[in-house]
Amino acid sequence: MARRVTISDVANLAGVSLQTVSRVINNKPEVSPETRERVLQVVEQTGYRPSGLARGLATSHTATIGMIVPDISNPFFSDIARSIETTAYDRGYNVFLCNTNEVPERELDVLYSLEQKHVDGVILNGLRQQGPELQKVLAHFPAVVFINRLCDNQPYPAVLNNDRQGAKEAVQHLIRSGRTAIGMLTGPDCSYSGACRQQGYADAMSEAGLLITDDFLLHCPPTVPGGAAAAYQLLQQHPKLDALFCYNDLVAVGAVQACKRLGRRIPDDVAIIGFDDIYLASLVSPSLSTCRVPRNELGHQAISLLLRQIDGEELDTSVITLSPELIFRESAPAIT
Amino acid sequence: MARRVTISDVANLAGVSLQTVSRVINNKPEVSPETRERVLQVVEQTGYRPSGLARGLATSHTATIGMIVPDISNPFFSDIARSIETTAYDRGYNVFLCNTNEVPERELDVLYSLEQKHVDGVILNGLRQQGPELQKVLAHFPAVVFINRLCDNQPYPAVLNNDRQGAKEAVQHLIRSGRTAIGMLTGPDCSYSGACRQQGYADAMSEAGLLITDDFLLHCPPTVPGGAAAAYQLLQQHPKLDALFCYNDLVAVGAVQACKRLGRRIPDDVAIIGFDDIYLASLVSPSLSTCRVPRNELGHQAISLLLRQIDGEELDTSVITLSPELIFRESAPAIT
DNA sequence: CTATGCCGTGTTAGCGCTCACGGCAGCGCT
DNA sequence: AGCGCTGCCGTGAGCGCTAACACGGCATAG
Repeated sequence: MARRVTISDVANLAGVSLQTVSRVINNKPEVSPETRERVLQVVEQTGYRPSGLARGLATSHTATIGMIVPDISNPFFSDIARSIETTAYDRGYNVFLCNTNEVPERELDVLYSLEQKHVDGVILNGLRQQGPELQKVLAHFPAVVFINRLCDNQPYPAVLNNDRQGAKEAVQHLIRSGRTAIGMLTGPDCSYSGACRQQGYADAMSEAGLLITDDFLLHCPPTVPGGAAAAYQLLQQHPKLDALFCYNDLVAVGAVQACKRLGRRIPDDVAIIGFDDIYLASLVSPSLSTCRVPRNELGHQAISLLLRQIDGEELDTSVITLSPELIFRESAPAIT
Repeated sequence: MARRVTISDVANLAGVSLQTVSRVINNKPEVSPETRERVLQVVEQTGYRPSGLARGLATSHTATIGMIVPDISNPFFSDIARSIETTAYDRGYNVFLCNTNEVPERELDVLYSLEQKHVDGVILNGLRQQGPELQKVLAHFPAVVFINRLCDNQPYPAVLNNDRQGAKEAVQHLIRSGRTAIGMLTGPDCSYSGACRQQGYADAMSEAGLLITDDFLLHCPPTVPGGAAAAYQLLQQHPKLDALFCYNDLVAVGAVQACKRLGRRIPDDVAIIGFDDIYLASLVSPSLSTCRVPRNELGHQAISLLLRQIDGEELDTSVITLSPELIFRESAPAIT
C-alpha cells in the first residue's frame, strides 16, 4: 500500500500553501480561478483524497452516523437499514452498522464505541435498553433519533409506527370476522413495539366486550421458531382459541406452522394476523394477513430528522407517527 | 452536548502527564500500579473515552472496516453482513455498511469514501465493477477480501462458494429426475456468481449429452419480480421446458409464481431449483429445492482473512472455497 | 497623494492522540 | 564511590487538516 498523498504534497506540487489547497477542496470562494485550476489538476494527478480523520479532528464533524439495529438479518430491519443507508449516502454520510443481536447490554457497548468514533449522530432502532446509563451516553451525541420507541424523560426526536392503532384495527378485523377467543403472541418482553401492540389488542378486545386474560397472551422471540413454539403452547393449553394476533410476521409464520402441526385449518379453525408485512408475508402459504409498516418511510424520516439535527436545527420534541395499513390475505381474509 | 473530556483533562486531574494516561488506557506495562489505579479512577469519574479520530491520525489504525454489499435487504447479503458484523465487533472493529444498490459506479464511489475514512480493510461482496480503476483504488486499502468473486490480475484473498460445483450438482439432480429440457435464469449479467453457476449448468448438461442452447438461458434481476418476468417469458417461448434452474432463491420464487400463472404444476410439469437456501426457501409453497450456501461461514471466513491481513500477515493468494449443499424440497424432490 | 477597502494568499495554532526519545530515581555490582 | 541497569515518568514532535488571523497588492474613495 503506497503512502497516502497529503494536502502538503499537493500544496508543494502546485506551488501554493496548504491553506489554498484546503480552500480549493472545500470549495471556498476566495481563490482565483487560475490557482484553483492548478490545484485541481494536481489533485487529479496525484489522486489526493483528504483525510477524514484529520478533517474530523479539526472540525469535529465526521460525516458518519451510527445505526443500531437488533438484528440486520431480520428483513424488517434490513429494509429500514437500506433506506437509511441510501439517504445517508446521498447526503455524503457513511453509516456504521451496529447489530445488538437482541442483547440489551450490547446496546450500551456499541454506543460507547460509536462515541469514540465521533459519529455525527445515531439512529436507535428497536432499542431495548433503558435507564440513566442510556441517557448519559446519549448526551454525548450531537444528534439522536429513535425509531419505534419513545425515550422516557429525555425528549429525543422519534419516528414511530402507530403500533397501537394498527394492532387495534387488526384485532377488530378478527372480531368482525366472528372470532371471540383471540390470543396474542406478544414478542420479546422488553420490546416497546410489543407493548404498544398489546395495548392495541386490549383496546379492541375491551371495546368489543371480549374476555381479556393473561392466559391468552404469551411472550416469544421475534422469530419463526419462537412463534411456532409459543403458538403451539398456547393452542395446546387453550384449544378454544380461534384467532392469533402475532407480534410480527415471522412469529405469524411460526404460528402457521404450529397450526399445521396441530391439524388446525387456517383460517377456518384459527385466523392469524401478523405485523410488518415483510416480503415473506405475501409468499408463504397461506399468505399472511398483516399490518403493513411503512419501513422505507420510517427509515427515510429518521435519517432526515437526524440530518436536520446535525445541521443545527432544534427539534427535541419532534415525533413523527406513521400509520400502518391492514393487508388482507388468506390467513384472515377480508370480510366480503 | 457537553464538551468531550480529553486525555489532558484526565492527566491534569490525575496529576500525571498525557503520556502516562496514554499508557494506562493502552495497557502498556511501564506504569506503577498506584498511578495506574489513580488514572483509572479519573477515567471512570469523568467518563473519558479516547478519541478514535486522534488515535487514528496518530497510529493510522482506525478499528473500522468497510463492507460493500449490493443490497442489504436481500436476505442472502444481510445474513453475511450479520456474520461479518458480529465477528468484527467481537474483535473491536466497527463496520461501515455500504449498499451499492446494484449500481456498479457506486462501488467505486463508496470505495473512495471508505478510503477517506481510513478504514483498516474492506470486504467486497458480490462486486460487479471491474478494471483498472478498481485495482487502483483497492491499492489504497491496507487489507482487502473478496466474497464470491475472484479479482482478475491482482491477487487478493477471497472466500468463495463453489458455485460451479453446486450448480452442476443441482442440474445433475434435475437430469437424474428425468428432466431433459432444462432452462436457466442466470441472474444479472455482470454477476460473477451468475457466470459460475451458468458454467456448472453447462458442465452438467454437456456431460449428460443434453442440448445447450442460449434460448434456454435468460438474464434477470436477482429478485422475485425479476425471476417471475423472466420465467414467464422463457416458459412462454419454450413450452417444452420441464425444469428451471435459478440464479437464486428469490428468482426461483418468481419462477414458481410464473408457473402458477401459466398453469404449470410444480414439480410435475416444471421442476425448480433455486440457489442460496435463504430462509424463505423452506417457507414458501411449494418449498424450494435449492443449493445451500454457507453464508455464516462465508462471512466469518472473510472477516477472519481480513483481520489477519490487518494484523500484518501476507496472504495475497489465499482463496478459501466452501462447498454448497443440495437441499431437496418440494419443487424438485429427492429421487426415492 | 494618502487612506480605506477588498481580494488572494500565507502563517500560526491547535484538534487529541501516540511514538521516540530523554531524564531521574533507586538498585546491585565491582 | 562509580558504573550500568531497570522502572517509572515526562517532553517534544508530528499525524493531516481547518479556523483565525496576518499580510501584501491593487483599486477605489476622499
